[in-house]
Amino acid sequence: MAATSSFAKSVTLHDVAREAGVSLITASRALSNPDVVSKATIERVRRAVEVTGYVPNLLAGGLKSKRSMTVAALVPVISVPQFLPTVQLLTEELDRAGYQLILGQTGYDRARESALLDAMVSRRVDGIVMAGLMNTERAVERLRRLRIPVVETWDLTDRPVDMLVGFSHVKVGSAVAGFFLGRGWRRLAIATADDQRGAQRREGFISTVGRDVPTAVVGAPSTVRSGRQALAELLARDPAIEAIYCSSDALAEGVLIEARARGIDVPGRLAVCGFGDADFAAHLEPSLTTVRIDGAQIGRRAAQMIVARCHGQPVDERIVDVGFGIVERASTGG
Amino acid sequence: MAATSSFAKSVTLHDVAREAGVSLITASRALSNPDVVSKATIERVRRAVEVTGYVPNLLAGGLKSKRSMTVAALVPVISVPQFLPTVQLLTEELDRAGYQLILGQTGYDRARESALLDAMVSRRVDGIVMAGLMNTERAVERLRRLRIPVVETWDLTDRPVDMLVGFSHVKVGSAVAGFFLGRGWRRLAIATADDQRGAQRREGFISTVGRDVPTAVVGAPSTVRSGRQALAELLARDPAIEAIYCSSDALAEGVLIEARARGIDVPGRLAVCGFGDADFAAHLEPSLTTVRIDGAQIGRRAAQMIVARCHGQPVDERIVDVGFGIVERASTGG
DNA sequence: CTGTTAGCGCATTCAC
DNA sequence: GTGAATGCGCTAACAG
Repeated sequence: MAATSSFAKSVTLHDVAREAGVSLITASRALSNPDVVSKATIERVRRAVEVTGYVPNLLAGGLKSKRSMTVAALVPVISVPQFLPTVQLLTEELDRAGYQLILGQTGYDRARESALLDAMVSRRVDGIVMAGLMNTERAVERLRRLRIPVVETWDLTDRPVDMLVGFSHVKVGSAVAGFFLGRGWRRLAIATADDQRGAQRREGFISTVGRDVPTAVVGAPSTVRSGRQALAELLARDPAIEAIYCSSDALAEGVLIEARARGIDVPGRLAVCGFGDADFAAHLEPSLTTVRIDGAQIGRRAAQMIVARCHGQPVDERIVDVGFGIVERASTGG
Repeated sequence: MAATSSFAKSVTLHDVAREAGVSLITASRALSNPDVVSKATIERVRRAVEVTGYVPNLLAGGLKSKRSMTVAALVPVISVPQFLPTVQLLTEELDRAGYQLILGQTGYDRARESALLDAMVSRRVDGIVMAGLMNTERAVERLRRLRIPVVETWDLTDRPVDMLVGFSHVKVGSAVAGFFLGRGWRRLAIATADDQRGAQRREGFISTVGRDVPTAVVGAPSTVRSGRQALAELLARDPAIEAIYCSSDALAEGVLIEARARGIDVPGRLAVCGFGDADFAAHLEPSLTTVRIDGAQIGRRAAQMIVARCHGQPVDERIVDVGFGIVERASTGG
């Protein structure tokens, strides 16, 4: 009775409808909007799908409905650990709503960011989530005109392209400086990667300290290796440094390791603070004081905002500041 | 003269063609196949694109041409550091060929893997790259029938679904066991995550040792924290353990930290070997002996195989074994 | 609850 | 080199 397709000619909804003895549109509704179809019909269509081995074509549906059910996520490179929980939750949360995530890597490069955004628009993504703020003015214009929902993340500004879930890096820098000063440390230093957000944290740090501080700048993304080098560099500049703020936990771990290798006691002689609260931070020796950001929360909120917009719901809170916290551990003494 | 569209009605190739005073198809060719169109026409079309703010619709093109210019990548969860270089290079290499990557997370769950594969097929991805082997027989059948290029990675088998770039985890386990035995260590132990590939390495390890060894099993993905616990557990079982093989570098770092906390000298009293050669491995104290896999290479090759297939080129080497190497460092003494 | 009529925006035939 | 017709597979409208 049923002809299991064995040929390349792919099975379409048309075939399903014929097999089920209903019209094309009824088959369509049975699958995507079952509430308006009778139980019996749904069952017959379901069976016809089984028999024919039908796989819906979302491209075709999207062409008509103008919804691709995809969302773009742009990160500098996927291997930056900071953004991982965000990407993870973003993907999970979107998946629950039937959306798939298209990943783009800008490589810290504006031209690539712009080109990627073009590619994503060409794919008619229903939304875009950026790690960081959007850098390309030209792209911003286009996205605004096309009314594509955009969520910028991991940063803060008064004038986001559209929506935003993040926090102030300047305030993070200020908070860490305040924390150090509160402990009575005066000879402060910074080890930071050469990216935009690290620079902002440095700014906040310095403005709270009230003067410039010795700074070791390493290439992004920062690593344990660059942390070791950074400490060496800072000590060469001022052997009496009392506290170092690092722009990532990996960098901070490098500083801890180099300190031990040099016989410098942490926190006895040197205090160290990281950024990110990586899973290993609590388990280093000494355990690492660091700045905690809820990256998973950022991903979840961003997904929810995009999905809400796609469902035509207004997003009341367009700018969400998730804040941050300083997690005090052994590396800043007690 | 030119009407810059300011309304929601999106600009189509039709509008571009009118603006340029050519037919629809000529405009299409000018953009996607310029070799067949005169220089002058190309220029006029190019200008019309500017004026109208046209953005091509890949969904529409894909519907007709049956090529979506997307490739799916399925990982357990994106935050598993091992797969990061693979995903990074995969994304980069695909992007160079005009393909975008759609990310899926199986969450170590077969049902989700199967559902995700369905979703990807619905999106008419032109290829699929799996981290690990495919677990779902049902999905395999379907993919074979649809002739979608599939590359399984980070593992090895005689009968891949389609193509494969990976290495033998059993051999890795064997090699590490052989390495330990060669140093004269006899009281061996394993700390491993409870995933499939870790289990295979354990198998290889044990078969080379010739008898079972104390094993601490931790949840996947493994962490520094679980490494500390694992060492505690293993020492409780046998305080005289001489060498431990860990299923990840994070786990190994946890072991190193716990060892130091307990005053156990590494490598003096205990040797430790990790897996993955994470960037921090070389910079720990003591530096970590580990198994190095070229994850970037895996991603690059996988992308090339998929793209070749999409271009209709035959892939001669369907199974690529990228091998592995043991990187000897201080944690296994000298 | 179900069906008919029209396209979505583009690329693949064919003609010229 | 360029153009006219046709349809990819599906869903939004409207009718019944």
